[in-house]
Amino acid sequence: MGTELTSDLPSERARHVLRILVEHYIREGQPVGSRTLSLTAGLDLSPATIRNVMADLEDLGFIAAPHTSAGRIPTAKGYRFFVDTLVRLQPMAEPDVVRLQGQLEDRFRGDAKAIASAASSALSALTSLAGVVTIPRQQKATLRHIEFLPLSGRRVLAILVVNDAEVQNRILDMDRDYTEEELRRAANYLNEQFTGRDLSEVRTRLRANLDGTREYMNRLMLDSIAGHAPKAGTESAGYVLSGETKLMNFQELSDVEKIRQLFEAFGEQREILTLLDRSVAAQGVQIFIGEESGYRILDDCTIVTAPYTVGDQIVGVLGVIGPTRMAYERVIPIVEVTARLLGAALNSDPNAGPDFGLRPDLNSGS
Amino acid sequence: MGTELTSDLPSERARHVLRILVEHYIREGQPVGSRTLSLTAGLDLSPATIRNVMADLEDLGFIAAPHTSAGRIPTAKGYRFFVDTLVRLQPMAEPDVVRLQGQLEDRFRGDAKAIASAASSALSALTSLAGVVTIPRQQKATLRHIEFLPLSGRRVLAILVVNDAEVQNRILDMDRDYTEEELRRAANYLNEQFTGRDLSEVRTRLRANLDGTREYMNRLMLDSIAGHAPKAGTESAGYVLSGETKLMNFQELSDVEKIRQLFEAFGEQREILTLLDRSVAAQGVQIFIGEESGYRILDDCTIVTAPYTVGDQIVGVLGVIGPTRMAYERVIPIVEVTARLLGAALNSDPNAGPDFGLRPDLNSGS
DNA sequence: CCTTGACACTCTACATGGGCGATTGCTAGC
DNA sequence: GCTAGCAATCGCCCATGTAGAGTGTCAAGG
Repeated sequence: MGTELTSDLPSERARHVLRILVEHYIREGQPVGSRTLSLTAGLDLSPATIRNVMADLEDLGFIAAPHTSAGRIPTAKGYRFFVDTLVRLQPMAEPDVVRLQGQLEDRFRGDAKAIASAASSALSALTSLAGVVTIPRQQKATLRHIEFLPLSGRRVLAILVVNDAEVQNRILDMDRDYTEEELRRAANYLNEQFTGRDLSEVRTRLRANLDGTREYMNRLMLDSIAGHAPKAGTESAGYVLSGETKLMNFQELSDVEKIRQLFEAFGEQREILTLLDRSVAAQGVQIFIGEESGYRILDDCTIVTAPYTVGDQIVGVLGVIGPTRMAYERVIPIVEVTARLLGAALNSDPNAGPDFGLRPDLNSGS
Repeated sequence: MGTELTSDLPSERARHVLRILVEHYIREGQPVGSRTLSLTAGLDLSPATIRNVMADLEDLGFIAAPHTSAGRIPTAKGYRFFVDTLVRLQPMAEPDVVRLQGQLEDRFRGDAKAIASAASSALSALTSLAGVVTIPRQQKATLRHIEFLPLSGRRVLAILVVNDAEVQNRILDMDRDYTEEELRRAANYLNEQFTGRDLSEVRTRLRANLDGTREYMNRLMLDSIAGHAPKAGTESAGYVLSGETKLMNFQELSDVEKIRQLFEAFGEQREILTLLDRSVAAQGVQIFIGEESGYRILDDCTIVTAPYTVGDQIVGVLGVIGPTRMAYERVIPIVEVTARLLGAALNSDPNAGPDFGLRPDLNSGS
């Protein structure tokens, strides 16, 4: 074994053994020994030879032994190499794809959260892992109607109807009091000028007018449609999680204390959310294995994510959380397809999504 | 031991022993033996005598031995007797009460769900158990402004502003198309006639008019303010749960499978909700111990609930879920006081008039 | 130079069995 | 009616033994 040992990469044969080992471990959940590999690898090698190969793989850090005489299990590095170069992806079964598509479109009439929930549940059901979907931020919002109401203390209530039937409202703190008449004029102006226009367009046009005579009104109107900027949606809530109890079925996570910490992390949301945000950057499926996430709590977990798009805009991220020992060859395609289908479902009808910033309310839709 | 055995109720001395035993078990979590009781009961009885008393208590079904020579632990019936007649409630510490009050009032500016969340978190923090609060249903809603927008396909979007700054909207499926003009007239009528009135009043008045000429309009207007009836709030969401991970800290529940089932029940919501609903009927604190809940999953759990009121209307239920072995003497007052304070916080509105009511979840999402 | 069979070694999991301690039930005696 | 004492019971702990699985290594063979 002189030749390979000098390299950082395992030999062809070692790669094959590693793949079989990882696959076997994912399937059985037990450390894999040389005898087993010798029998199942299809290489016609004796256990002793396999042991040599395994020793090499261990030196390279791809596998490790929990203790003497217990076979080997993949390390995070091993899983990483596996998903990067060894895994043989299993396309989703066609019926599953169709069903998934149906589920996402069925729910489509609901608000964004309902759709995200549906996707999350579907992910969880398909993978038997925890599904997680960030609530989509919509980038297209067409102004339908706007209304202002004066409140006490220099505050104004703005009510926007966008995308046909979606109502948003926000309370504006103003510099001075406005009369009902003033507010009505402002609303009329906006409704006349901008009904049917995209909010971003409204925003730019208003901003262009800012120097003109109607300055103070512009301020009011600008404020009323602000908060639709991309930043919103991150502050509160953020994602939908489902099927987290499924994680308890894995022995690796059957330690009560571990589960507790994991669930607490889910409740905290912070870590998970920044992790999901990280994968907005990348195109396509991204995978965080064990320590790679950088969060101690997730050391035994892998997160598989994919952003989903409307048009060519990324509007959210979805994925699953499970033990490092998950069925990558099935999970990766599922996450990939779900992201694509969710994007497609959101795309097919502009009526549905909510806008960012403001969340769907209790009475509509749901 | 002749006299007491004939009765269903334990003797005075036996009650005392039972109380000490339950208290001790709650504190230590270990089966309590006769020797321990002899030392701590303050009765100056020898272990042997205590044993006789314990035998009586066991015959009556108040305590049981997990196995020979392991001391006794309370049965559900034992706990029941304890909380009904033996427990010495410990009033909440004054600083805790003040802090709790502050927390509930701080959050008041938020929507109903935020308040419920605050109460739930507080309950969880104070008791180290899982806190649960049903989302208050609003019983008072003053109409501020209403607006109708025609949608495609005989649908109408109704936007209501109630209680000063709270926006609600619903989509109405109508029998025929309405013109913008018609809708404007309807809205004007409602705004003129009913601004400042309570929605329930609006409803009754409209209903009274139903036979008149404006019948079809009445139908539209009635529909628009429907859904504010007491039924709302039960369908979706329903309650806020926090601190459920705390339950994992109890040995009784440290079995992963049990915890999993429990968490799944939390997710399902059905059982918990009907259980909470059951306690709406009763005044004051209600306690479901172990099997009493009727749900197998909660066999090892106790639920302590109390309805909370605004005015004299019960608007929701709150409580805690924990192992049967919980510190009843502390938990009961906490639940009681929290219910009272939550009601008080909801009742006194710093923002507007005395009858301001609540704001359901609109702007702040989940 | 690689592969293989053989062998010794290590470690875990499981079962066995004895001793210890806690607690009970019973009975005789106060 | 209470108490002391005693035998019996049972769970828990620990030490020991055993079986099984897997490893590392080495020397022989292709």
